[in-house]
Amino acid sequence: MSESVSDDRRTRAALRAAQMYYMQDLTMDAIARDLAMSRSSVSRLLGFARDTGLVEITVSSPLDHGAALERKILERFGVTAHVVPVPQLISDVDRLERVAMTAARLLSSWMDSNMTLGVAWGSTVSAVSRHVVRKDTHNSVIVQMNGAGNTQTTGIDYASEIMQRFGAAYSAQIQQFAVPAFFDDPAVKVGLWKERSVHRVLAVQARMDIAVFGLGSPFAEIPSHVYIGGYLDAADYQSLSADRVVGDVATVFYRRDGSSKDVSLNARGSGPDLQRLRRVPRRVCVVSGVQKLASLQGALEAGLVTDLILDESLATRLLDPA
Amino acid sequence: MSESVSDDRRTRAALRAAQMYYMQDLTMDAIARDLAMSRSSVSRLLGFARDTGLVEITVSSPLDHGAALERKILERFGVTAHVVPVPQLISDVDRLERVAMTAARLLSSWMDSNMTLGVAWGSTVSAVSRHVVRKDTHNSVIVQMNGAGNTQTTGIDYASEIMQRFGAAYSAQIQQFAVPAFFDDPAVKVGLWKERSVHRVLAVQARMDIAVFGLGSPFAEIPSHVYIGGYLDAADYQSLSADRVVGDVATVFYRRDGSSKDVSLNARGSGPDLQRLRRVPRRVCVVSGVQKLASLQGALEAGLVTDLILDESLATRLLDPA
DNA sequence: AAGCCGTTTGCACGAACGTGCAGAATTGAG
DNA sequence: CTCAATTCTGCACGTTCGTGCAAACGGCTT
Repeated sequence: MSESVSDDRRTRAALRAAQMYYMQDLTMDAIARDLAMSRSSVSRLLGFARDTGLVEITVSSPLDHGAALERKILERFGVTAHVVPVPQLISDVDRLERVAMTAARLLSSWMDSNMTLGVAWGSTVSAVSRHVVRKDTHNSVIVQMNGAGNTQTTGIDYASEIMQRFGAAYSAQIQQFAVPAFFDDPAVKVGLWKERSVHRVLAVQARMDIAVFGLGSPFAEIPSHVYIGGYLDAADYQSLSADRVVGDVATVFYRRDGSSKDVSLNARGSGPDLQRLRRVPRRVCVVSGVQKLASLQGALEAGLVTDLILDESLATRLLDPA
Repeated sequence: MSESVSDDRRTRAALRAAQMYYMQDLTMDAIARDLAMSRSSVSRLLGFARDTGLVEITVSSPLDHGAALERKILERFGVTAHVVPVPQLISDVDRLERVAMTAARLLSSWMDSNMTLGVAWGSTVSAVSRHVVRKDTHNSVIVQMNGAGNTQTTGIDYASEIMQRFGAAYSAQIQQFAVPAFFDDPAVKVGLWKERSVHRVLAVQARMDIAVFGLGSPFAEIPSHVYIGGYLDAADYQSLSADRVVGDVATVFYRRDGSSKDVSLNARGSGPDLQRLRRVPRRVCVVSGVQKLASLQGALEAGLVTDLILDESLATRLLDPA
């Protein structure tokens, strides 16, 4: 109670400060005098206002020429692209970080009350989760798309942390999926899938309005989280190679042509059937780095994506792979 | 042509800069390196992005529909209020300036393509016009609500300047109303009102989607523009006083109880009949300073307002006139 | 009352930012 | 092409802003 009261005071002050700063162009100094506090407190207050979503900053293209790249991608692949401007020379981590930051902001603009958001887990989505901007919604749900257990650790903490962040940002209920990422024995999966607890999660997944995921890229120079966390062994890799897999979405693998039929590992993975995934109205793919080109091409071919957030150089290569 | 091309380059650069600055939290320095220009140019570019509406900053209150004051005003008067926070001790000009700045931003958020915006003229609306933020719309029209001619000057330049600013900000067509503010002889008005040129303007006025106006306050300490520009003489003032007038909207006068019947000066004014004004879907009243309290009360009583933008101290007094 | 611990505040300092000014670049007319 | 008028650019300076740190505060327990 005292929490919520002082929280309310804080919010009121932040609102007032934000109005003065962003609508009246006053300096923090002037605002500080008005609110009878130090300028530094105002600075912090405005920071608070920004990341609680009290202040919303939108950058909108004057529609007619929403960057040439984005228009071309829409024409060629039928997905709405958001090309993140980055310098050509940039470290992989920085690029990912910047793409993730953009993705986080866009996601918050799409998310709303009464929605169910499905999240995959992995380095990309984790990065996104670190930058989500708060937005108050009611009655919304965050649901985990694939299991996170592996042979060494439960992996739950990692995936759970991601979910928590989304849940907190949207004040949403979170729905974990407490199963292994991959089963050793397909039969065990089949058995488990008959359980009521699993059914409940699958039912929530079926109601997803938005799904966010990165792309795995098993044979790229820098392997994704799935490939280093002890989830797969050498035999598994051979199997993927033999099946001509180029990537995965939430631990479901596909080939360059978008097909995923008879990829043996999929019988043991916990991710959503691609057919089911394609029924989600908005499917947001966040991807950065040219290493993921093949994986991205496969995902597009498979029709897994409706909204694509990617860095500039990858976008260029996608349009002209030369 | 070369203009629009270089304008396009500028816009592209601004868009890129804005994305980097507002969505990726980069410093202007970093952006300057990326765009190969000086940091100061980036600063200017971002300024450009902001006031061309490329970047939109919204401050919204998730607190059960805003500050207590605004909620109370809605309950009591049935209008949506936007209370502008200002210190108690502030000069009248500063207060007006800040209220106007807020009004300008809100107005731009409401204005859209294919809309007709009616503007009154006067110190308040003029202040608003100086702060309008650009927003690209198509096929919209700005129409002058009342004449601006007086006995000494045409007054056209003043009113026209205001219209120009709105027109430029929304790339809208502007429709002037080239008649005197007040006629000496009501019969001349009646005659002129039969003219086709006047009919055309009245027809546009009838299509207004939004009307913006300040409030006149003939008997307050600091008289409005109408009362100092040589529009009215001593006899007119006496007539207003005798009719118990407390204020005006676009040179149409009303009493404290909202009535305007038999106010003799109205037969000679060029403003829109209040009955007509009330048919405009969104009627935005911008007002600052406690001197205008009576005028505001009358306007509310008359049902002239749907959206009210006012300063904090006036709002307080409105709710508790003690 | 005393003592502890988590939070908030103001200060101080370095980083980031806006803007007047003067020179460079671009435009338009002759 | 030349030259003047206009716009754009980078520099330099003063202002404004973010954040680490230590002191002050507020809520709890003992």
